[in-house]
Amino acid sequence: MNEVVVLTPERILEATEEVLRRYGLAKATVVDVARVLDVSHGSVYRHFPSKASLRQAVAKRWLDRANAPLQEIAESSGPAPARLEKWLRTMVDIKYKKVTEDPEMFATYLTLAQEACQAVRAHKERLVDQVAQIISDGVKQGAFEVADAKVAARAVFDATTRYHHPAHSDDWKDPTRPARIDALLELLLRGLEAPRKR
Amino acid sequence: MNEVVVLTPERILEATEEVLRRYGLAKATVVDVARVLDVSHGSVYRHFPSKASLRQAVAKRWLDRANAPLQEIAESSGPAPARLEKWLRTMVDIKYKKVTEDPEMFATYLTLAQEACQAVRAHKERLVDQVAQIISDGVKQGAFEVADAKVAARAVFDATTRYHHPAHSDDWKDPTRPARIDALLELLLRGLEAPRKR
DNA sequence: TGAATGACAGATATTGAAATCTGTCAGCGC
DNA sequence: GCGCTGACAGATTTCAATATCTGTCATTCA
Repeated sequence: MNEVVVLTPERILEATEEVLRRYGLAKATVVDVARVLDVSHGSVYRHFPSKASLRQAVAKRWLDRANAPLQEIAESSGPAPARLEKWLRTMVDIKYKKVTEDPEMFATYLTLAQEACQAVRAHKERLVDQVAQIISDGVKQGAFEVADAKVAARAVFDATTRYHHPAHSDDWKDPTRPARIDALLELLLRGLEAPRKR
Repeated sequence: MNEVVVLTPERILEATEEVLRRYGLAKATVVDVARVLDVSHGSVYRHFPSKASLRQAVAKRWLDRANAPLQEIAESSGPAPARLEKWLRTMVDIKYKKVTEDPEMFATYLTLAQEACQAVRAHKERLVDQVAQIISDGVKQGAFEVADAKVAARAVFDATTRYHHPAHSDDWKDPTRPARIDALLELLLRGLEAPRKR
């Protein structure tokens, strides 16, 4: 019954996150991670070829976790305009919660993500594909009229940069933020809409 | 005929820019500025109360210079949609030229501007007012239909953040950039447009 | 008299020696 | 054999002494 606790990449990632939380990004060392796991730091290098790859893996996990709820909305059914709005608001909320609940860890993960720019590109690509899916549904439903769903999706994603890109995390304090988001979403949805009769 | 060259704020700003160009932001000192002007550094402090205020003045000058051509477009006449598109493209181009022609000086001015965040706020406010002016004209012309020109202007400004905010200067290499700007502008103009008959 | 100077105190930046960390690997023990 | 250890070289970081800079002001000079 008393299983031998084996060293797995999963356990190492967990220990790394603890070390990051405890010491912060700058002072977190592989030696610290090994100490938490009660092994020598050489053992960690048996599972990750370098400190950089360890950090990348942490970043990737973080991005994947952020992706899940959005994926779900994109795959659900219903009127596309409402779904798109919900998707965008959810994305904005996810970032909002992350940055307000634990600003230090957010900053940490953020830097890790910037280092793993390849993973970030893939993450963004996935997000744009989700938006493209919703817009494409909207075209089929007759609610949207766009030449190319993927192009439109990227435009929508770009247009909301200010409210989901981490570079603008200091805007969270702005009291007019909710009203501005409302105005922006309305503008975008109107731009996607099929022309209406007066 | 041989005028005595007096020390003016203007001359000090010019000398400061030269020093910034020569040594870079981190190593530029007030002593260096004084040396360029061939005076003691104490004299510089007669015109600017601190190094910080000197740097602020440089940042302000930079922002004012960037503002001029946009102001002109905002004040011109003609169909609002074309004018808005021109204004937005000009703003994007200004940043593009600045960053490609002299990336080091751009980075320098950028940091100075971040320090002078009050001046940046004022600058942005001016820009949004210019967009609001154009949109307001568009409403009068019957081309646009929006509840509040200022609110819509802020939404347009926010939506184009990715293409004018310095935090996204590394996107300038992206080969799909022009196409994405086109798509975004089309989306925004469609969103502002008064509903058309089919 | 009013602009400029230059010596000065406290703050900030630089530097190089010492400490710590990363990544490797021969060898140990299960 | 397989996973782990711990000593090691080279790279990086830390820290304290040293140098430079910022901002002030009594003094000079025109």
